[in-house]
Amino acid sequence: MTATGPQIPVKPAFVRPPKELRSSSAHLLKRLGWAVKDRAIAAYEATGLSPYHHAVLAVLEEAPPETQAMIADALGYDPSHLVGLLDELEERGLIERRRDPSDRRRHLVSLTAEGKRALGRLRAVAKGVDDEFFAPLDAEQREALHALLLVLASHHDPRYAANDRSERS
Amino acid sequence: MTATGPQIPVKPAFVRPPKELRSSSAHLLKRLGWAVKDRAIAAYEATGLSPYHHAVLAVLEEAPPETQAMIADALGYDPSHLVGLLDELEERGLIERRRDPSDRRRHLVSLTAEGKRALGRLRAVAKGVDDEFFAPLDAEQREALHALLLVLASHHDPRYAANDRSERS
DNA sequence: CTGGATCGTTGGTAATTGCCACGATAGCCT
DNA sequence: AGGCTATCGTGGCAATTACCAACGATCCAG
Repeated sequence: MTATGPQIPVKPAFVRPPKELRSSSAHLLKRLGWAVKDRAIAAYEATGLSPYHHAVLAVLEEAPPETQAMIADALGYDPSHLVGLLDELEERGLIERRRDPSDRRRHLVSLTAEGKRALGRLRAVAKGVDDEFFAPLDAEQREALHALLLVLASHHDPRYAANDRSERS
Repeated sequence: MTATGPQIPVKPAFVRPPKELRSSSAHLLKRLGWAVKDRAIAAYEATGLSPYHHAVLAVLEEAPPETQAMIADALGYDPSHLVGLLDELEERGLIERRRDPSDRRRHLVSLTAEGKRALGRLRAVAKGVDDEFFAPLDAEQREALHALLLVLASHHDPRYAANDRSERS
């Protein structure tokens, strides 16, 4: 440890982010959000899909076959963004797009059997990212963090509010 | 409140994000990071500066006059990104760039008196964003959240580690 | 003094994101 | 029945951002 001299930092080669930023929760949130997104993208890369694809598949599994606009709304994506995602998912045979017979403007999107399997694989990837990213926290801390984040998310976007009890992983 | 019917959701017009995402801390972190960044940018807009400028000024106040490479390193910015930021700050008279007499390749960047005043204003803006964004949490919860985020940030980037005790706002 | 490395700067490229317009279709109003 | 307006999916454009390569000026080693 280079024998910590009295108060000779040897040289200000520390190049640390300023204390002002380190003490700002907003800044930490920004940085961590970016970092976790980065990690996730890297982890998903091997599957040929992205977290966006995962989100779409998750919506489709949970909800009955929905229109594209509803999917986009649920995820906060731009409808035009969805088009590309659905194209890629359809190419890989993970979803199916067919016209709504009762409203021929709409597309009813549904999960295929292959899509369900892919969703399982993506879940495993997501879990891996979570486990790795939150490794420095123990189970209790993770739960505390999740609860706090959920409060903030609900405040910002009420759709994140848990309406029925016991809705944690 | 439309007289909450027994269990007739009237229609699945809920369009909520899937439970799978709501229960993922990684996803919440991503979303909140994006949201707080958005809010911050909007709040800073009135000052004519951005959070990037704020970060640069904060570095300059805390550290002795540094070179541009060190600033970029401390903040994790690309050096080429810094050029534009410093140009704008210099135009507004908030910083000064002068050649290092001992190494004429380098620029020594320093805060002007006007820059210190601007930093004060930016701090107020940042505090406003923090207060608003974390409003649903009480003081104790905010501190708990900050501690957890700091653990994660330190794990991900050791430069965020607090080396001396009691380094919270 | 000469060759290689460093610093700030410039420029280009690619990826991401949000926004707006278009064709097709449906629903309403008269 | 006809026409007006709204909605849905789609495509394209613009702005932001990060990343990389190259360049002139300058320093340092031999």
